[in-house]
Order: sequence, then structure tokens, then C-alpha cells
Amino acid sequence: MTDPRYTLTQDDFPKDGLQFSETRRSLPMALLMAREAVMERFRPMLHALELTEQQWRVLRVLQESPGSDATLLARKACILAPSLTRMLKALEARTLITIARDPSDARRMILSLSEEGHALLKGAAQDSARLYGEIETAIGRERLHHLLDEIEALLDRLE
Amino acid sequence: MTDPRYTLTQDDFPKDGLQFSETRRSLPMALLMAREAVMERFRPMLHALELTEQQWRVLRVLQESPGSDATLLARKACILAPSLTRMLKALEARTLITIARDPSDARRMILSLSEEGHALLKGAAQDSARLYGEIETAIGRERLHHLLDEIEALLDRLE
DNA sequence: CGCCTTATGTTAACATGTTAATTTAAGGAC
DNA sequence: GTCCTTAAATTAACATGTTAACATAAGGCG
Repeated sequence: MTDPRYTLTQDDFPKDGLQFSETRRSLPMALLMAREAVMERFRPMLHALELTEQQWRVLRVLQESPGSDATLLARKACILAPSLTRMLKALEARTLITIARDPSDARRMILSLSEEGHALLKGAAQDSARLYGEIETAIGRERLHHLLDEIEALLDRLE
Repeated sequence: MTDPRYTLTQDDFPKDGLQFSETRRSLPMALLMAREAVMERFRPMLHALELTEQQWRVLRVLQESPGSDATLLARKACILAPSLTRMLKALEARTLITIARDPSDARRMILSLSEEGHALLKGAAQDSARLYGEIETAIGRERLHHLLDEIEALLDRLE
């Protein structure tokens, strides 16, 4: 039923003092595990759409910010430029996006969703909202927003 | 000074209502950005050691749980089995770990740090602690622990 | 023992992460 | 205009993420 890959039993982390707090309660690991737990819920939907997590993020950003160039898109979707270069080729080959060039700057790309891209996101909107709603319900709306605030504060403090 | 890859300026996210909250305040993106912000601080140290993030995690887990098999190690380090298979070969080739077989179960591996592996972690312990201390200072000790508690609660609620 | 099921790793194939080097286009100084 | 610097993307090379299929070893059951 649930993906057992990251499901640790009690035996996996004997609470014998320092060892427990040392690894599992480290911030990088906690963030990694939390992200995995959240994305696990979205994977079935993405698999059905034959999209990777990252491709989903790229399409979502283009939906909100059509006409972005590659640099801005990479920043908003948290994807590095070399990865994005490869992804854009694949997404264009699937006719989910359109790639144009800025006439005033031949280096810069002008990226947007295609009709198919719009249609794909529109068709997935219900499922996506439902899944996010389930997560919100599981942890509590207010608690979730508080968590997001704290993460945002962390980002501020770390520059 | 700071890595500008994920540094978004105000212009990147016009606060015109829904668009801002839609992507940036989504839990998966927030967790991803937070993790990136944290790991950014550890990258210089890891680069100096010629270790990747994941290799670092594997070595740390072996330090705390010597003799683990591959399955347990994968779970504790949040690394998938196929990745771990490749990594163990590389780490053994660098003589940072030792790989033995369980005499009572020929399938199971018995993984531990080598002398070099122990020495490497010992040499990096100071830097690692200092970097984590800086993060703790930046956000505040109590606030960091609260954040970890909230993330742990999220993990519980999502199973 | 022979058969079936499960557990543990491995391999394959492709996508992405990551760093460094490279290409091409803009922009500025002279 | 020429030279220099920067900006935007790309390429290369390797490591890891991800899924599916596979090989081998244990264990249970008849």
C-alpha cells in the first residue's frame, strides 16, 4: 500500500541517546524525508501523466509565468540550467511547451505552455488540488501554514 | 559570495495575489528550497573532502551504525537501493568502507567504515559541527528544534 | 527433496543533479 | 570599430534519482 522505501521501523532507530538525535534530527535529513513523504502522494498522478516531478514544476511555473526565459524559469522551478536545457528539449518534443527567441536579445529564450500543455495542467488541476487538500487536512490547515512560515523564515535567515 | 542559483529577487515573484502563494508557498517547493539553502553551507566542506552529499550521508550512517546491511543503510541514509549499489562500489574502491558478507545469510552485506573512513569523518567533525552550529545560531536553537518537531509531526501524519 | 514465496541486491535505461568548461550574444570602454 | 567583460545557454562528464526487470539466497510447505 504505502511505499516502504523510507519507512523506518522502531528497530531502525534505537533510542539510545545521541545516535538517534544525531542523524535523524538533522535539518537536511528531516527536510529530505519530509519532501519524500509529500511527493510520494503526488507520484501516482504524475506517473499517470508520464511526467517527472521536475517536469511538473516546470510546467506549473510556465503556467503562472508565461514567457519566462530559461534563467528565470530555472530559478522559480529550482532546477539547474544544465538540467533545464535537457528538459526543455524533451518537453518541446512532446509539444507541451513552445520555445521562441527574444527578438531584442538572441540569447534569451521565450518559454510558454502550448495548447497541449495548458490542457494537461487543466486536466490535472482537480487531482492536484485534492491531493494537496489531503495533506493540508492531515496536518491541519493552520499548522501547515505555520510550518511554511517557519521554513520561509529559515530561508531568510540563511540568506 | 553566495550562490545566486536559487536566489530569487523581488521581481521574480510579483506579489500580485494568487501567483505568489501558489508555487512558492507549496510544501514541496518550500522543503526543496530550504534543503538547498542548508546544503549550500555544507558544500564547500564536502567539496574539499571530494565527497558528494549522499556519500557523506552514507559514511555518517555507517559511523553511527557499523555493520548495517545495505537495506538498513539505504533507509537510514534516504538513498534508493540502486544508487547505493553504485555508491558502495565507489566507496570501497576509495577504501573508505569495508564490505563483508553475512556468513549466516550469503545475500546480506555487512558494511562498516574502514580506518580511512573513520579518519576522514574524525577530521571533518569539527567543521561539520561548526557549520551546523552556524545554522542553529542563524535561526535560533529553540526555533530550530521546534521546526524539527513540526517536520517530524508532518512525517507522522503522512504515515 | 522439490516447489513456491519472499528477501536482498543487482542491472538496465533513462532523467536529473552537479560542476566545470565552452559557445554565442550584449554591452561598455577606448 | 576593437577589445574586454558579462550574460544566457549549452555541452561534457560523472553521480544520483527512479522505475522495472532480474538474479540469487532463504524459508516455508507439501
